[in-house]
Amino acid sequence: MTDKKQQKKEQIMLASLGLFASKGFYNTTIPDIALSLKMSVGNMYNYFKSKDLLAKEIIKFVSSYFGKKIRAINEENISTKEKTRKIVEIYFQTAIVKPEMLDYFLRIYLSTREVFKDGCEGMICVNDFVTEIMIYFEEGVKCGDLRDQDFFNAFGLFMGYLGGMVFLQGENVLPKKLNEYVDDVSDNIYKALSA
Amino acid sequence: MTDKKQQKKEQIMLASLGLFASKGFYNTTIPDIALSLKMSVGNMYNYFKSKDLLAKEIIKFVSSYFGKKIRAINEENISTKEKTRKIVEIYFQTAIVKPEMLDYFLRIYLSTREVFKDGCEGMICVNDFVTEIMIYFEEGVKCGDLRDQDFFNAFGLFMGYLGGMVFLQGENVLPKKLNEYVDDVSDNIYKALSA
Amino acid sequence: MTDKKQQKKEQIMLASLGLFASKGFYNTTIPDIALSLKMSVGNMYNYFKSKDLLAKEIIKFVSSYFGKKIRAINEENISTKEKTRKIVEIYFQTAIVKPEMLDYFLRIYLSTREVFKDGCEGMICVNDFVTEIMIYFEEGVKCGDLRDQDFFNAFGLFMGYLGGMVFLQGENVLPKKLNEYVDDVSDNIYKALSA
Amino acid sequence: MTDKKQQKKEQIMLASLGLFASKGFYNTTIPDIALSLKMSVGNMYNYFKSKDLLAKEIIKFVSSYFGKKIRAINEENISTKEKTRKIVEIYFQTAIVKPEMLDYFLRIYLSTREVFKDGCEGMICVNDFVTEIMIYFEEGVKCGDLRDQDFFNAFGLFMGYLGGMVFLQGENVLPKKLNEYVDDVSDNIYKALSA
DNA sequence: GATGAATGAGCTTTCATTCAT
DNA sequence: AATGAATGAAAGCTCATTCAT
Repeated sequence: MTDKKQQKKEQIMLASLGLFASKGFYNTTIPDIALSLKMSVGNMYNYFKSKDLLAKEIIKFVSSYFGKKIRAINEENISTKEKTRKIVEIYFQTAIVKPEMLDYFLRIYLSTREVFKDGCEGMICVNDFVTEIMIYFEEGVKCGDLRDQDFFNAFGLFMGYLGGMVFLQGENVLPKKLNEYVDDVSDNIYKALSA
Repeated sequence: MTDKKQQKKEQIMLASLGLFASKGFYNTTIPDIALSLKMSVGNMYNYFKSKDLLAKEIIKFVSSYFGKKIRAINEENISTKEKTRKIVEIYFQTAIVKPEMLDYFLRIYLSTREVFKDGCEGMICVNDFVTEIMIYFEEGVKCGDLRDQDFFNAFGLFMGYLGGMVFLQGENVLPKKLNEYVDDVSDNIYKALSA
Repeated sequence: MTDKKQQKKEQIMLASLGLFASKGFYNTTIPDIALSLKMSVGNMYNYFKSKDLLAKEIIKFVSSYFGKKIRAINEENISTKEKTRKIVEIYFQTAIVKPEMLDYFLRIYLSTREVFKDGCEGMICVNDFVTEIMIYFEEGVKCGDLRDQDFFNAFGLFMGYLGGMVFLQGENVLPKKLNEYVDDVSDNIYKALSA
Repeated sequence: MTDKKQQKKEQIMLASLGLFASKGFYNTTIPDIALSLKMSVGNMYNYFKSKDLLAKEIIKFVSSYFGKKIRAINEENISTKEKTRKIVEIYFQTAIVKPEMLDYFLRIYLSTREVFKDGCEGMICVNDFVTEIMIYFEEGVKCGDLRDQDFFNAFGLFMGYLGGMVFLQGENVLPKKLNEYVDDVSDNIYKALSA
């Protein structure tokens, strides 16, 4: 594939990401996406063979985006406690400045099972992201900061909690701004996970 | 409304709940539901004026179901720690024996925003459930067991975590059975929330 | 048929007349009518075997209503010119105080051909009304006031004109109130028809 | 819009005009129209966003058709009396050779209020036609042939009368052929309107 | 690569009418 | 006579996808 084609694919993914996240997968039509990109419906299919495939490529893109952010944190020479805080920070930061990323993750990927069933089994489409959380966790355990427990238990706590907070923000029920919860949330997580 | 009609409404809700949860809101058609109940499509509309309204009544039903379960726990004369454990237990238990309840909550309600936007703003359709969690939390604070913090922070941790675990189970990535996590999960939650 | 039944039939016709006239034949449902009468849908069918039959009985009712009004004028001992004026007057008066009567005639009967095709051929459902206009015309001719021409030509002029004015009023394009046109309109008609 | 697309839109309008006029608006379905044109239902919607919009574009088309015919007469250098006769002639001629045009006007446009309410208020969708009749009338007044009266009064007489005659023909009650009425009808009109 | 007209299956919803009670 | 739940056919409209150009 040419560079140019790859570039256009990403343009399409970015536009679709925004539309899917804000209107939902089933309420976003291919013509909607094409229109927003000022390209023709038919041409869309030169880049993505189907709407489902497009959705799957987007979640990989989102996962990779978060994976990179967390890898950068993992590579810093700081305590696990500080890492925890930074992950929470980057998550909430994204919820504020790029809400479509988390909306896609939380509202499209996690719930439109029919679409991701074939091709994304066992979280392989969000592998980049999960892997980095796994590294964060295992290094925390190795250096004695975190208790050694079932990884997915820790993962469920960490990511479920963050997702829950972002969801509550989306429902407008949080009394404070999301970023003002960074300290409390990372404290709670660290309390639960630390050795 | 007659008792008989009310009973039929509940039959329809139960059948729809199962179908929505397993196939998704948009992939479940009114004919699907009617067929599963052996009733005519037209007659469905004598009970629910629209598919959206049906979905909204179902979430209230689910919320009320969980609300009752948790109220029973709240009314027991046990420590906050024990209550915490019991809530986790009932949640995971439901995920195992009535998975459609939690699937509906996690995959339909939490993510099909378009549908619940009008009429379920600010979590009012899940009020029964949220209220009981609030009671659990406030009583825990009052008796000195739990730290006094922003309720929604605690709620996000508790419910996000549980939702996360159920989601991971649904993805078949958990090495152990869900009910084997009850102790660890309630420990983690209690660690995070206790005074 | 009992008197009571006949009375109820008329109640139904009156209610339907109003609904058909204001919302149109196809936009008025049997449940709409039943609701407005606080009776059950099923019971409606004890009085009228079908919606079409109901519509046909109503036009006969309307025709008879106008027939009686015009007969009264025909029986008065006044000049043809005065009769002409009185017919225009009663027509416009009705358009103002019982608009549903004329709306039914002009918008339902004249245009919903499918419905009146079988059973109302050749204006037999509006016979009462047409007959009285015929009497008005023939007596006018006999006494030398009106020119002897094809009756339907005269009828088309008279009734087309009146219908046209009522329609224009319904479109809110008339600069004056409808009843202020009585003189001009009857003058125009008399000019055209007089010997 | 391309020329080709415009051409197809007109094909659709022509086919729909015929079907609406003969079967009525509500008894003509989009599948009916599509079938008559051998095109798919979905494709119809690439040309007209809704059935209502289609109906509105058709009435403008019909109005423009008549407008042009009458303009040609207005531009001729003949007496008002002759113009009157020619307008009657063209109207009856159309009723005979293109009955769908007048049926659409008289049976669909004039009576299906619900459909034309939004977007055709105050006769704006038949503006082309009304304007030419207005020109006919005002020039007739200016040159002293016609009496100066409320335009809509004259319009109601002229058009109501013609519509009435066409309606009577449609009911098969006229003893003579429609075109044999041209002289009598134009005489009657001229008698009523002349100075 | 690019266009957008065309397809056709499928959706939600409506409603005249029937019928068991 | 009266009720209203039940039927089922059909309507308007949508949309992922294809394909001739």
